[in-house]
Amino acid sequence: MKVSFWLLDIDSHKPGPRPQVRLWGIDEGGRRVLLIDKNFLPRFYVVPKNNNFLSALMDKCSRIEGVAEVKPVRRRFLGRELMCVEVLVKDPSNMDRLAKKISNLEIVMGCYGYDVRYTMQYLILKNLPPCKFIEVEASPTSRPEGAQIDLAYEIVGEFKPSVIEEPPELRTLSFYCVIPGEKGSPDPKSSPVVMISVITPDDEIICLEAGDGDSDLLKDFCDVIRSSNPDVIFGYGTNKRDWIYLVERAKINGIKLPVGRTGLFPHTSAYGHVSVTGRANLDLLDFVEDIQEIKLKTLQNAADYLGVMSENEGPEILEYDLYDYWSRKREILRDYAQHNVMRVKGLGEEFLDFGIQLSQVVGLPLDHVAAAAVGFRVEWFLIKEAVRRGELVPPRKEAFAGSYVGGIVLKPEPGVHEDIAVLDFASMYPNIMMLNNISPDTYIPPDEPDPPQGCYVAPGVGHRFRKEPPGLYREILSELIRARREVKEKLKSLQEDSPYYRVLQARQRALKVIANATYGYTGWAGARWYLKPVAEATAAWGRHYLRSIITMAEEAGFRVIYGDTDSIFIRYREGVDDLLNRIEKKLSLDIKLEKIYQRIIFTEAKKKYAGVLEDGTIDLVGLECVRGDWPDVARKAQREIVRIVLTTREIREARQRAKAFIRKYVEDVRNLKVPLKDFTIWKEITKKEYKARTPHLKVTEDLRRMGWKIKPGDKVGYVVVKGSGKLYERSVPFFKACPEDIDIDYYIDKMIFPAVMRILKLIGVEESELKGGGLEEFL
DNA sequence: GCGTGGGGGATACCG
DNA sequence: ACCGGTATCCCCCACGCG
Repeated sequence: MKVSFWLLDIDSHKPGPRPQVRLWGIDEGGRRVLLIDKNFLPRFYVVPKNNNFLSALMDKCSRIEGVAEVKPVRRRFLGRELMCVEVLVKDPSNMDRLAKKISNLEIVMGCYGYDVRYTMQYLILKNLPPCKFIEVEASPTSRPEGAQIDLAYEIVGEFKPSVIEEPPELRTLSFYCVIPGEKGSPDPKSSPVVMISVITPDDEIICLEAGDGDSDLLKDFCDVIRSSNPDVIFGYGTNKRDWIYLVERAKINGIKLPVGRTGLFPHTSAYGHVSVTGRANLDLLDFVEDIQEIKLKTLQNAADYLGVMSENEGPEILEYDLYDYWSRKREILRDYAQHNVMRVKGLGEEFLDFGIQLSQVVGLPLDHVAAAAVGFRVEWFLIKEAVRRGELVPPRKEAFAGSYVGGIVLKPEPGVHEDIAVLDFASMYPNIMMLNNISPDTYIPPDEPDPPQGCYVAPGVGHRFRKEPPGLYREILSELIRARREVKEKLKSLQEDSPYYRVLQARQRALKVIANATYGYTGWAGARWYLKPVAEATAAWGRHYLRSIITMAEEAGFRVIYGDTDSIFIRYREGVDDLLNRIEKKLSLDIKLEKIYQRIIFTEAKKKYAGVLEDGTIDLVGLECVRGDWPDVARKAQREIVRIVLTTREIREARQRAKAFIRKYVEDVRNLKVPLKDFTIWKEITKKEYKARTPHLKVTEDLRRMGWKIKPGDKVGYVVVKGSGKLYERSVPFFKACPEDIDIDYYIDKMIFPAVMRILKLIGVEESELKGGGLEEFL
């Protein structure tokens, strides 16, 4: 019979001699289904050194223990057609070993595809898109014992895309764990999980609490999951923390944690994500990591930024105080956990559409794609598309990462400017790559002659790329851009509040993310398709095109005030449209009038400016006020100064207002009339070992002595207090600082003044003018 | 012994 | 665990001076 199902998760299983692939999904009737394929073997490809060795190679491979079958197949490698041997392997866990063994044979040039996971081989070779409906011929079979599904099938036929477009209704469960440590970070050996608040798929809020220990709590949590049988599990920070801790606690308690649809432990899988069989376990922190505007990635900040819930709603509890709340203020802690699980659910709803679209585009299962870094998302998209075109997948190898020259950044003309237009190339790097057919499979090494079809030569660096046939990057980038254009076209005909609009919006974002990251991918030394000349040539063309438009603008009588990589800033006047047209015609690259600043200010520094658009929107770029490693006292002051300078018509008046504001603000700071939080400086710990001594490292040492586990990736918050000696000797963890101890002079002289003066000196204000109004005037 | 200036480490930004 | 280009802070040490 035909079964249509929406593919949610995939795993493999080996109950007997033959491995099985299992597809977990939801059918068109909303039933949870499991489809088992017992007839797919993992495989890899062996390229002989010479075509004459093909049959000898087949013979050798077929005699190796563990090989099920060999056949000759035609493939391509970096654009070159070749014959190779497809080796089917009996046991997925033997792939690596067999490939190594065969690689060592005298007549073998190389092995390919052995480092692509069994389940991913299945998805790719069968052309299965995750998070979509698929149709397949299957026959009903008995449900595996304990499996939380309605129906099970054995796959007997081929797949084809389903006509069903509408996604099924997913049952989502959100959870939030409270894990206090009595002394510093909680240790699973001694500290139990004390609370788990859950929102079930039926929107019931449950707060589970530890009693004597957390044994019952963990069991209850599993019961909630099993009885509500969700498809998707939302959490925040769960891949690196909560699940790991829960598993540890379960082991210590000697109980099972049967949260998967087969009743298994959750386990850590690809990209450090935690996999829950048959469901999609999504850690929403993975999505929040990609939002640069959120500086401190707490659940509360993320929910606030995305409009899910204000950071002020519900109680605020520092991690450092959790144990105290659990011991003495449990009612508040309950409230806290409940608000947080609501935040988790809100974030989940915010990201689910995007996650689903990303999964469809990239081809990785939902839970994998969420946790995968940008480079891997690009890479899986490439792998899928390459295999579709008969290309072999290069193995990952350690490459020497020689550096190369990137984009051009112009020195800005410091000061206040009016009516400034920004012209920029639309998707410059992807377009450069398509236009010049830059790709690993079109690259012509220096020792090869020019091909008959001709080649494109990168300006300055001299790398050559075949004009024909189209390379992998040209093909996939044009496909991404074509698909995105189509989606954007469809969006125009839809109501903004329709659910389909949200889906398409998410889709176009997913397509854009992959296209924009492709250039960066080509320069990543760890990439399977890494080839330095590809990245180097792309950047070289970028510099060439930017120089071209600078020249054209200047020849048309425009002064270029600033420019960075793919943009130039010029005075907006008659003739801009004409300039745009001529650029487009000459370079065959899309260039756009991106925006017009009513007023814009540039400091002496590159990559830092602020401007106001006609509609009053203020753009803040690169300045201290957008940096998460500056304290809020300085960021807020600079932001307000920028606002005054940009929106006050008369500069003379702006000067007065700015001075008045700073005098008042500094006075407030001196009197501690600003939130104490605003003095905290947050910095990330980026590595294990350091050479330098700095405030944030000293504070990290303090925290570690107190029992807190600080790992690379964590942020530490510190405050500078009064006293003598180096700055790092006067820095303390933010929650340890008393208001009286704060070194206010440090904040004023070293943070607030420098930040605001960088703006104010542009309108002729001297630092000495700011100091009045307080003590001096009084004296 | 003390102030200074520049190099380098560290971080987070821009496109 | 995506690229190169850039600003900025702070620490540290060599250096010159007396």
